[in-house]
Amino acid sequence: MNLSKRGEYALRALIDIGIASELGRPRLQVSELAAKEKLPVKFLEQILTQLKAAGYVESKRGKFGGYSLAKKMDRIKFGPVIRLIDGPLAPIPCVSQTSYVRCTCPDEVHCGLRMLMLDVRNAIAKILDRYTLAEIVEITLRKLRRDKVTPLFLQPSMRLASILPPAVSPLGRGRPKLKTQAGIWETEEIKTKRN
Amino acid sequence: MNLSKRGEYALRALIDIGIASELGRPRLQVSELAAKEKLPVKFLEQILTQLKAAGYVESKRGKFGGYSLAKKMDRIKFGPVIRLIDGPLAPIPCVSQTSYVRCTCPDEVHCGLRMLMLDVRNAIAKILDRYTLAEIVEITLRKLRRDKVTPLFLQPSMRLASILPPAVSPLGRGRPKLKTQAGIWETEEIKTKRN
DNA sequence: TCAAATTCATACTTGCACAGTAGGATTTTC
DNA sequence: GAAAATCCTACTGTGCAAGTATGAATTTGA
Repeated sequence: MNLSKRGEYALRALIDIGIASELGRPRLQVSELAAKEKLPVKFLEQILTQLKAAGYVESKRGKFGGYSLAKKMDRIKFGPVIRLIDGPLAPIPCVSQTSYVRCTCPDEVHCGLRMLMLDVRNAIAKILDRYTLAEIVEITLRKLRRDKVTPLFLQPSMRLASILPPAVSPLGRGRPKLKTQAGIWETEEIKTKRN
Repeated sequence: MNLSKRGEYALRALIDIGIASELGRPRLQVSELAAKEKLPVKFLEQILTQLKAAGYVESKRGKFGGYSLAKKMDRIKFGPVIRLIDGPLAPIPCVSQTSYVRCTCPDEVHCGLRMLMLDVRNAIAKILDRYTLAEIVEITLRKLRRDKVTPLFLQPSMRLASILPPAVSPLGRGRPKLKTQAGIWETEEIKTKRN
C-alpha cells in the first residue's frame, strides 16, 4: 500500500509550488524545492520533467528560471498524478478502474478478496480523486496562519511580512467546500505513538 | 498502493480455508489451495508457514495433512494479516499508526501531503481493520448460493449437495452487521472498462 | 560577448525486495 | 515400508526504485 518516493516528491513539489504561488511566487526553482523538502536535486529534476510532460507544470529555462503550475490548482487532483507516476491506485489489478487486468482466480464475480479490495480501492480513490491541489493548499495555508508559522519559502531576499497574512484570502473564494465524511482536517493531534 | 503477491495469496488462502471450513472441510492441503487459485505450490507453502508462525493457521503433517484455521474466523481481521506480510498499510511511514517513522519534511504538523495521506491510510485501515474473515466468508457463501454456484472445493470425492446449501447458516448468527458507509457488497456489476 | 545560472536529455549505477525454485528432512497414514 | 503430506533452508534471477553523473541547451545580466 505504498506511495513511492517518486510519487511522494511529485506531490510535495506540486503542493509547494501551489503554496508559493498563492503567496505571490508562482515560480520556484528545483534547488529551492529540493532544499525545502531536503530532496536530491537531480532526482527531483527528473520528476518535474515528468510532471511537465504530463501538463501539470510549466518551466522557464535559464537564469531565474523555474517551475510553475500549468493548470489552475482546482483542476489538479491527486489521483491522476499518482497514477501517472506510480500506476493504478488499486491494491490488485483486477479491481482497478483505470487499468483493469483480469486475475488468475477462477471466479472473479464470487471472489471475496476481490470484493474486499474493491472496497479499499474505492475508499482510496474517493479521497485522491476528489481532493484538489487548491484545497490542500488552502487548508495548509490556513493552518500555517492559525499557528502563526511563516512558511520558509523565498529564501532570504523577499519580504514575507507584506505577504503573510493577507487581510483576506487571495483566493477570493470562501472556505473550501470539503465534502469528506468526517473532515480529517480537524484532527489536529495525530497519535504518533510507536507501535 | 499495491498488495504484494505474497499478501494476496495469503488472503486467498485464508478465505479459501474459511469457506471450506464453513462447508464442513476444516482442513485443506497446500496442493488443493494452489490448484484452486492457480498459485505456485512451493511459494504458497512458504506463505502458509508464515501464517502458521503468526498463529493464523495450524497444520497437520503427513498423509492427509493440511492447514486449518487456528482462530475463530471472526477474530481474524485482514489488516493485521497484511501488516504481517506486507508491512504498514499507510502510504507513507509518517502516517502509519503501527510503525510510525518520521519523514524528512521540515514541519510535519503543517504538511499538506501528510494530512492527505493520513486520510488515505485511515480509509484503508477503516476497511481492513474492521472486516473479519467470518464476514467475507459469509458474504461470499451467500453470493455463491444466490447464484447457485457450486464452489469447487473438495475435489471429486466428497458429496457437495448434502452440504450446500444448508437450510440455515451454520454460523448461527444472523446476517453480518456490516457497517461500511455504503455497502460495496451490493455493487454487483463492476465496470471493468479498460482505461 | 561572455559568464553564471538554470532547465533539459540521457545514460548509468546500485542495492534490494519480490516472486518464485530447488532439494531434501521430517512426520503421518495405510 | 511406501506414499503423501508438511517443514526447513538455501538459492536465483530479474526488475525496478532511487538515485548519480555528465553534459547540452537556454536565458539573463554585466
